[in-house]
Amino acid sequence: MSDSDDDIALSKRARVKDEDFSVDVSSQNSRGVTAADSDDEALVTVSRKTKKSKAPKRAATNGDSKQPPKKKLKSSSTTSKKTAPSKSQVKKEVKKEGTPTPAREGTPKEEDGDGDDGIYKWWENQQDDDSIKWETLEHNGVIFPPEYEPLPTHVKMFYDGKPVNLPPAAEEVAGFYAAMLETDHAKNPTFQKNFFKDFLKVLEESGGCNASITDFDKCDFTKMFNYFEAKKEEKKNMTAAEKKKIKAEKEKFEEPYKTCLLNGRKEQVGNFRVEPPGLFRGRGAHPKTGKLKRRVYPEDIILNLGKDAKIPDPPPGHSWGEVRHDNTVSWLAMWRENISNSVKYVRFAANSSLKGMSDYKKFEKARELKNHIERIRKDYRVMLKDQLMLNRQIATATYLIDVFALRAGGEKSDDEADTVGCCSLRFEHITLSPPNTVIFDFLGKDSIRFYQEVEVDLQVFKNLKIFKRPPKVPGDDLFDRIDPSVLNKHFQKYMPGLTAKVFRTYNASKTMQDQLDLIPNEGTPNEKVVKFNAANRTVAILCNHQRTVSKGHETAMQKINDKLKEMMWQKIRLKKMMLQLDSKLKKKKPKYFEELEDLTREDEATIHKNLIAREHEKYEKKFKRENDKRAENKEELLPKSQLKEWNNKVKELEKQYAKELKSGKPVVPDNATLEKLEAQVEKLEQRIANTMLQMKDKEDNSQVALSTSKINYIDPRLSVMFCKKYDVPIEKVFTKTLREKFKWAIESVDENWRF
DNA sequence: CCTACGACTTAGTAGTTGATCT
DNA sequence: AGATCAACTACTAAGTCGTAGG
Repeated sequence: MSDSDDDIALSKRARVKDEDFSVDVSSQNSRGVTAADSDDEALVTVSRKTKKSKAPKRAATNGDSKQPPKKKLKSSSTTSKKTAPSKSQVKKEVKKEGTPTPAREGTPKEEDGDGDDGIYKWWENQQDDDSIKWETLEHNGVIFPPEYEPLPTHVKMFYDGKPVNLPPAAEEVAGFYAAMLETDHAKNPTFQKNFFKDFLKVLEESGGCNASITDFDKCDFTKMFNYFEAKKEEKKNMTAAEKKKIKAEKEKFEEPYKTCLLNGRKEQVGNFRVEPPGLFRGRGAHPKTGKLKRRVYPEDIILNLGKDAKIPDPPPGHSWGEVRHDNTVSWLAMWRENISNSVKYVRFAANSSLKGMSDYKKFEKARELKNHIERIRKDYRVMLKDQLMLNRQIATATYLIDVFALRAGGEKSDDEADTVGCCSLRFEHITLSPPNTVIFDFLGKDSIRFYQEVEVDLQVFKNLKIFKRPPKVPGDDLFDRIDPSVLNKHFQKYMPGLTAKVFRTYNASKTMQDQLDLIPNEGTPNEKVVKFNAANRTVAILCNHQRTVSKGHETAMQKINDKLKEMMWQKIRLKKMMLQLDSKLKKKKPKYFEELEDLTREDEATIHKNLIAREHEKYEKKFKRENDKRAENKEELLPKSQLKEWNNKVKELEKQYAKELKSGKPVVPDNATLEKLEAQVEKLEQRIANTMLQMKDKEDNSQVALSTSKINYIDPRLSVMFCKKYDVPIEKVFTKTLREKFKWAIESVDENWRF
């Protein structure tokens, strides 16, 4: 049963349909299906993947969080952890706090590339070497989260029905959990277990409390939860002026941290706030989810800035862990987090020149692949039949990466969620269905499910079958001879800098270009944007970018559906009127009147009911509104009889509908003519078509996230080109932040640019 | 060589804000 | 004017990939 609990994140997600999956691999079926070559059996199998000594692998099924008992070949590596600060001697010079710092450097040292407006247009003069990231760098350090403030004494955690006096440190941790009480995380057993363990540890370290706490189930956090909720409410109910004031103060305080000076030029900093402590929200079935993410202090922080830059003052009573001057990296500060002992960086914002340059390079690299992709595809098709197992695996993996946009799939350790990419696919992740259908079903990055039933090249199918051959069993690697580095080394031969991820970028942008090419230049800008988004969606589907369906989605859909039905009813009603004006019409245009029977009597009755209810409501509101206004103006109120009068009108209508339901003959208005009715039908049809489109769009989008591909995969110059070519304001496709991030693209291409 | 890990990109979601509806 | 919802931003987790260092 705990398994199903771990599935929470998954169950919210409906599966993505793969029917409209469209990939551009023009070559996919171009070379006719080749006959089975008989030497599959004779495959040369040298040099097994070295990591082969692996444990029997994790349990096979998706979403199963159970890990096999830990066994590691790398158990010896534990030693390396504490000794970290002693590598890379060259780069680091520890600057003792208080060291007198010379005057600052490099202010507006005018360089070429600065536009007239003083904005640095780096894209107008590119340099190739990016091993040196900056000449001078000044910044003001980072913002720390506020210290913990104990709760009021009446707000307590309860244990076994009794209030507990927790030391502040433990109370803080309990509070982290309490605040999340209603989330899925809090219901996840792994999360609870990890949280509770860390909570008890902190409790013990901070001196314990008046109760002996041993049982998670006896902890009651509701009082704390309610308190937090009330606080939230309070905050929400502040007056606009109060909110504004608080915001302004925050703004002012953060001001110095928001920007830095890079080579004397002002640039935005991205995440200048140090991550606050909390409970680790690992995604999917992460073994460490719920663990306490500890507070970060200045002593944990390593600053990186120019030699001559002023070292920002650490918070009073504290000192920086270290100060470095490494201009081969682009981070401003870093610290080590305690969950996986990995590093967190404070970096430049997405709109910075450094980020922009590397973004630009990324897309140029992907474009360069255009010149090689044909040969690569030709080669891997041949290599699919290579005698060497190693080469077959390389070719097959390349195929999967190219055609289905899989990620490389590096090896993961046992204390992370069990997710895979191409090279780490296992036996149980694909099902083969002859003659050439493959069903992929696995959890990829972020534990997002990748489910697709697809037809593949026959030789690929055969190879996959070989890769699954006994003695392999569930848990075994499909690609046991290769890993991402083998693949990437292979790719280098075709093009310097070519790696697995470049294929994703290339195919995404190529797909976008192709989709945009299909859009006719007609209609309103809004209509064109809809088409643009559809193209964007194709890319998102290719990359399997998903999102959880929003809470209100179902009801919102229902609403639109109701509206749609009502319009249908109206249309049918109009047609019925037409028949009353000219009964011979039905014979003349049978097709036109075919749909008269589409609505059932029950449907019609509900529509009537809803309509009537809405009318009543409308008048009630009108009455109230009108009287409120009059009361305010000290005017005479509308009499109750007025409301009654209105309601009587509605009742009339109701009667009329009832009659109509019986007879099937709506009352034809006096001034109606065939032409007028026909025109009205036409209009309705237009509206219905529109709404249907809207509905489809909404439904299609409910599970697909467009933003990820727009931000990371689609060359922004494509979007700019589209806007210029089709006369669509750029604001319609890029938000303000994206416009800033992609300024280089916006200012550098015209309507003829191609990916 | 191989592996661990540092540095960077890519990813979905929580929280906030602004627009729209009622 | 308040509620509701969609859009956008902020946040931080989770990938990829190259390379330092054994």
